[in-house]
This record gives sequence, structure tokens and C-alpha cells, in this order.
Amino acid sequence: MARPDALSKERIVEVAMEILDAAGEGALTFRALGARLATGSGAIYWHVADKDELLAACTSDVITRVMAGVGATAAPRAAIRAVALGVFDAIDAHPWVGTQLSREPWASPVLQIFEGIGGRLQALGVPRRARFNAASALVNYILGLAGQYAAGARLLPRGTRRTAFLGAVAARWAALDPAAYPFVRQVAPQLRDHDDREQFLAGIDLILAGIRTLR
Amino acid sequence: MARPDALSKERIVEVAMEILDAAGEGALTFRALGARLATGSGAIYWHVADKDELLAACTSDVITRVMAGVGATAAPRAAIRAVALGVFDAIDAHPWVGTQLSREPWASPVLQIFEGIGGRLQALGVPRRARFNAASALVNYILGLAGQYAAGARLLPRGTRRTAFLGAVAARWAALDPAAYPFVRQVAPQLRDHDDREQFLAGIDLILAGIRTLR
DNA sequence: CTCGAGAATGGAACGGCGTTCCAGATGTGT
DNA sequence: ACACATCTGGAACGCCGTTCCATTCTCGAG
Repeated sequence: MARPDALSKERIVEVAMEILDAAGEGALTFRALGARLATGSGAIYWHVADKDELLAACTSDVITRVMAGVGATAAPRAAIRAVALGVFDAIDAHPWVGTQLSREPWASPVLQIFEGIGGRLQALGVPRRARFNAASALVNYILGLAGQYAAGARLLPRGTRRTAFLGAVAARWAALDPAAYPFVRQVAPQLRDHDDREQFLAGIDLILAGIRTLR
Repeated sequence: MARPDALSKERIVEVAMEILDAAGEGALTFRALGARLATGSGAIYWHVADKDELLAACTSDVITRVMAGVGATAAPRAAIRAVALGVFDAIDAHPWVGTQLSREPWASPVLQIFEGIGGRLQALGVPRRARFNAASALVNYILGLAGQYAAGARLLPRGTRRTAFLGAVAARWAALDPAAYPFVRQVAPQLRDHDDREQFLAGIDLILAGIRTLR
């Protein structure tokens, strides 16, 4: 043991995240990983059970850091917003995290988010019975965005300006059948100009406003 | 043309849905499809561009039927709930729809849902400027559930009782570190006994309550 | 009625994937 | 120094989506 170039789960996860960030989810294969680590794919399996475990470890890494960053924000409303924004920013920086969160919602990262949000609901004055539903609603909303954002990243030709992309989609929306899609046509201009992060936060605030009516 | 056993996109989609419903997303391959249709995989490509298009066609089929079923429900709040529940029930019956919705949120089925919800917001008294965000929040929430439900279906050994499964997860939640997961431990019993559909609807109502504060 | 062109078919072949297998290298305790 | 467990790396397996192409089928023009 203890060769200087030794393989380890940590090193594998580290390189896997580099590949994911640099080239997207499709580029992470055990062969690519082996090449980057100058080894064969078989060696990797000594440290990692399978691809699912590897992706879970990568995701856990990111989300654990996010939750640590939120720390002990005092005000419960601010803390919930901080958790949500932390997750949003993590997905923005690493779109593959979005895929993973919505693909394995029973895994530890989602549980951490659930705890981070649910734990502040009592302080918000939410009655005990309603807390489970309230926390689920917030987490569901976050996971919905996670999947959507990851899908967008999958679609975007690497490096495409997001504004150009939104403009193209907005144009397609505006060209829809007015009889079948009046609402979509109406909001097409807002799609072109909207800010994802702001809209995400507006949704969180909407749910928080709904939660306040439970008191 | 017009042989009695002729292949067609409709027939392919129909059989694909049978496979998806009977054996899950993993079982849908062009080879399996070819076997069921008594043809080779090459013939299928004459009618369908690729697997993505095939899955999109299957999903579109399901969601179009859902939206038609909702029809012209008069009261806007009831209509929004009907759309949401229709989507929920469709995913419950065909979990692969959940995967597909959250994997391709820019595609037509999600747009139909978006229109079906957004179109009623004006009648609900939501100010014009807030409608885009409100509709997005509801759709995001629905897509979050979609992904989660599909993930659950992927995990469940075919035919496992859902209650047994929930009991097992609840037990795992109850066994977590009390210092790190106080909230999750607290709600574990509620997870065991909760009804997915009710909880989903409670989330919709929570967001609708939040939307009402916008008036 | 014939027959050629386009539509449609089906099965072989390609490249790539996750995963398994195993012969060998490497470092450690005795 | 030697046996042994740990660890490595590359070949091989069985799938997958997709492409390719020789063949069959259908129908309208001559």
C-alpha cells in the first residue's frame, strides 16, 4: 500500500468530477476515467462498486459542501432560502448534479436538503402535522428545477450563450398556435428576458408564502 | 403500401408503451421492439428517427390524453388541480412518463401542462407580471414529483407493495443520527403512513395558497 | 400484363458502453 | 526471503443504439 501514485476512491471521485464539469455527463465512462488515471477500467472497480456509486459520491461531495456553506444561518426563512439558492448555484455550476438529484431522490444528498429545509419549519411556526408536507413541497420544487436545469445543460451546445438559447425558445413559443397556446405565447417575451435564479427564488418565496398561511 | 401487417409509427408506439408498462424503462430496446413486432430493428428506424423520438411520442400520447380528459373544467382553481392530478395519475400508472417529463422539459408534453395551468391563472386573479413565475413554480413542482416517482418505480422490485417499501425507508430514516437528522427522524412515521397522492395535492394547494397572496 | 422505381423490410455489422475476469505486480508481516 | 493479501490493468463478455444494405413488396406507367 501507499504507493505515491496510488488509486483511491477520493482520487477517482476527484477526476470523475473534472470530467463531468469539463465535458458533461456523457463523457464520464470508465474507459475515459481509466485513461485520465493512467490505469485500466478494472482497477477502478476495486475502489468503487459501479457507476451509480461513483455518481452518488460525486453528488454527495457537492451537496455536502453546499450544506456546510449554509451553516448556522439564524433566521429560518433566510436559512431555507440559503439552502435553496445553494443547491441552485451548485446545479448551475455542475449541471450533472441536477440529473443525479432527481434520479436518486432517496439518496443522502436529497436527505440532507430535506433536513436542511424541514429543520427550520418549526421555527417558522408551521404546525407539526403540516411540516412533512411543507418540506416535501419545497424539496419537490427544488428537484423539479434540478432536472429541468440539467436537461437544459444537456441540450446546450457546449458554450452556447444561455441568452441566445432562451431567445430561440421564446421565438418558438411565440410561433405556436394562438388557439391552443394563448398563455405560452403571452409569456414568451418574459421567457426571453427572465433570470433563472430570480425565477427560482420567486417560486421558493411563493411556496413560503403559502406555508405562512398554515400558521 | 397498406399491407395488413404493415408497420407504422402508431403501431410501434403502441407496442413500445406495452413494453414500458409491462417491464419498465430498461426493457424498451429496439431489439425487444423488433421481436414483439416480428421484424428487425432496422425496419423500425424507417418510421422513427431514434429512441428519443420514440419515447417522446409515447409520452406525448399519454399527456395529450390527460389534458383532453381535463377538458373545460370551469373553475380555474379546480382546473389547475385537475391538471395536476391528471399528470400525477398518469405517472402513477406509467412511471416512465415521469422520467421522460423531467428529462425533456422543453418538449411538447410539458408545454401542454404549462399552458393548461398558466391559462387559468388570469381567471384566478393573478396579476399579469406574476403569472409566468406562478405557472413555472407549479410546473416545477409537478416535474419534481415526476422524477421522484419515476425513481421510486425504478427502485421497486416489480410488484413490491408500496407500503412495505415505505415502511423500510421509514425505518432507515428513524435509524439516522439524531444529531444530524432530527427533522427526518421526526417525520419518519408520517412517511410510513402518508398517501402520495394526498401529499402531492397538499403541495399544489400550498403553492396555490401562496399564489393567492399575490392578488 | 409487365416491369421498373420507390417504399419498406429485416438482419448483419459497427463502435461503445458497464461490468467481469484473471494473470500478474506490488508491498507487508514473519 | 518468502508467502500472502492487496491492488492493478487490460482483455473479454454481453448488451445497447444506430447504420448499412441486399432483398422484398407495391403500384402506376407503358
